[in-house]
Amino acid sequence: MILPVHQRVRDALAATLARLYQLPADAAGLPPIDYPPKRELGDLATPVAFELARRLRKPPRVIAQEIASALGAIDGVRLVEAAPNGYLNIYLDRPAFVRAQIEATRFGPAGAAPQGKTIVEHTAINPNKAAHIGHLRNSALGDTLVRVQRFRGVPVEVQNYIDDTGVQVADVVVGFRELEKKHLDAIRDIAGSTRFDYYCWDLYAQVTRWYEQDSERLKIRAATLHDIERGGTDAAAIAQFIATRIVGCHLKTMARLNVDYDLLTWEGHILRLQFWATAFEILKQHGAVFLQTEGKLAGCWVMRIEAEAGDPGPDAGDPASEAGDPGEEEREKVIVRSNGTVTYVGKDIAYQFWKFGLLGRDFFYRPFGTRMNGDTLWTTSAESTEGAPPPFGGASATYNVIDVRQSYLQKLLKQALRTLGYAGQAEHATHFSYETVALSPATARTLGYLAADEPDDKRGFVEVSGRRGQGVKADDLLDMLISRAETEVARRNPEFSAGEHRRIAEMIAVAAVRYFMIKYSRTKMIAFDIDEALAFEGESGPYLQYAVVRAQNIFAKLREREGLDEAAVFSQLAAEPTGELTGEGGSHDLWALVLEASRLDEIVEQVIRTLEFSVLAKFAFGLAQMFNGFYHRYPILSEERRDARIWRAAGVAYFRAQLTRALDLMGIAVPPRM
RNA sequence: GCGCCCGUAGCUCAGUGGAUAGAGCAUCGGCCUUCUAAGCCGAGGGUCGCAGGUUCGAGUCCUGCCGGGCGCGCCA
Repeated sequence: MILPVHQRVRDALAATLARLYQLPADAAGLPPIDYPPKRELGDLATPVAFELARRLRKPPRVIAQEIASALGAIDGVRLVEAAPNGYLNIYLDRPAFVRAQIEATRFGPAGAAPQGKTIVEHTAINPNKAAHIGHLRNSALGDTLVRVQRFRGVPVEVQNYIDDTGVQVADVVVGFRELEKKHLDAIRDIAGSTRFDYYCWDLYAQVTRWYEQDSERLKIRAATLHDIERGGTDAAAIAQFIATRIVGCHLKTMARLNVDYDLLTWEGHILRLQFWATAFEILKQHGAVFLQTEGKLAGCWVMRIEAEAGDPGPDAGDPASEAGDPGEEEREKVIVRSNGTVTYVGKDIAYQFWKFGLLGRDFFYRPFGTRMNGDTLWTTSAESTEGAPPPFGGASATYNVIDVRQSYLQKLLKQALRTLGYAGQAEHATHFSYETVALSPATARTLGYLAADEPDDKRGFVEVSGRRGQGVKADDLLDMLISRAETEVARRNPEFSAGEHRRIAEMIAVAAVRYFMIKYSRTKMIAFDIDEALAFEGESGPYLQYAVVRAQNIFAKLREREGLDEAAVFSQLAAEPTGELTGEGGSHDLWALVLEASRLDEIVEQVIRTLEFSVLAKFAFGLAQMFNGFYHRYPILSEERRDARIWRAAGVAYFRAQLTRALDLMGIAVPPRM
């Protein structure tokens, strides 16, 4: 979604270059339009003259001048100027630009032509304990990806994968049966009378210690896991109960953060519906897996691992077996163990095939609950379909949101697709990876995971272990944020009810958490610091909300005093002189605010291209900063010149709309006051 | 050993090969009778890990080092 005026500039440039230098008249080959560092230098810029300097054997400055004088008029452009250093600086027709943007905002984003469904899988927390801040990073990134895609008009199906048959659930089953000697009914009572996800959090840690005391006890875990996989056993019934209840807890936690899903996919159903058996047949037919008969892996079905780090492409020849390369040992990944059970990778391959509609089988479905918007949350089922589920699966692109430690396995998924001849699907199977969340030394010390007298780790972070019951629970963090925000809201707005204080505090807390999880690059490990996360000042979610609230307040007062709303302000623009916008008084700050706010769509494109949401966060923050500066310097209510008032109000209204949209993409709502 | 990631201000981080390397926090100094001070303005603070190379131009690309993290299971 490139702004029309950008496209016109690029087209005109391409045509001019063709005329002057016999270059191809294709705008696609031009460098992207960028923005000069200071508004006095122009509104847009292009370094195209630099690129041509060598080819044309002329200094960039000369080329820029030639282009500038040959360009001619461009609709929406006031002036194109060659800077002394060789940049081409472009000055826009500001009133025309504002008219176009107001029009575009009214109709919302144009939207890309939908090319097929995209499946985003995120959250996927083991259903055996409470969600913690590490999971929050996953959900915040995943949900933002969903929102950004939908903003562009791409149909998205959101799936939350539930590993209900894994060791983690088995461990809690062992905890209840062996440590607490409890049967299903007693467990049910506990679930009904406690924070069940917190209860299991502690029990899980106890079980870990119990195993450590006597490694023989690990056999009980193995037997339990086997019982769960087989189904129809007491252990399986308990596991089913635990997983279902914990998933309910997770959904509640995520709903607090404005995160929800279309479908829950259960690993147990993948097993019981023979998805794996089907996938296994396909893999065998294509020779993607074979039965190893020698060596350590004898009796296992294995997949050969491509040696190349990069993509050798489909059928790029013999993998990894260069003759006479002594250090190179061929690697094989076990897919089916010698005891006949399938590994995690195998199950994931089956699931991935299904996502692309390549498996030839489908789940049954039934309603699981109600979504935030009132729609049905669906779950897979192994028995029968209830109700009328929409078609699930069969996507043309998938995003698996999983941390960077899963890179190797995610690569294997793509390899499996390629080996089977689905190169296109492999290309559109994206591992959305991100670094993990650890604790800052200070926070680890506060929580007692690092002794007070222990020196800071030189690495600068402390890794925590859910297995040991260490970590910051998501709900605890939210509760801390809410209570802190509540105090502040009550102090500032004593006339509001306690309920209103609470509602506003909740919105602020969500903003703080979600912004915090988004603002770092994906490739950066977060050393979670409790004080930093609780901050409402500076580069934080609440700062962004506050900027919008201030803009809202201006209009609240305008409405109250003069009956003027945003639509009325926009409609009055045409009748007013444009000096405030064009900088006749010597100030270009209003224009700078409008131009910056207009960049949202372009930022969204960049975010999708790079999957780097910190870009969206930084953009929103920078825009809020710019507005706050404007707010201080340019009064609206007390401004006496009518044209200045109207133009400033219009700029603020446009800013408010754009930042509100940007915040919505991050799952952050704006309170009426704060 | 092999692969991926990180190294930019005291701390935490931005910085699609391009204009004087920027924010937040912290420190210091200003600004509430005005549309909410969750704010604004200003100051100090930089060998962009090191060394080569490519380029008109390198924090950004390439190579090699140094330091740190993660991954490479018949775990998930």
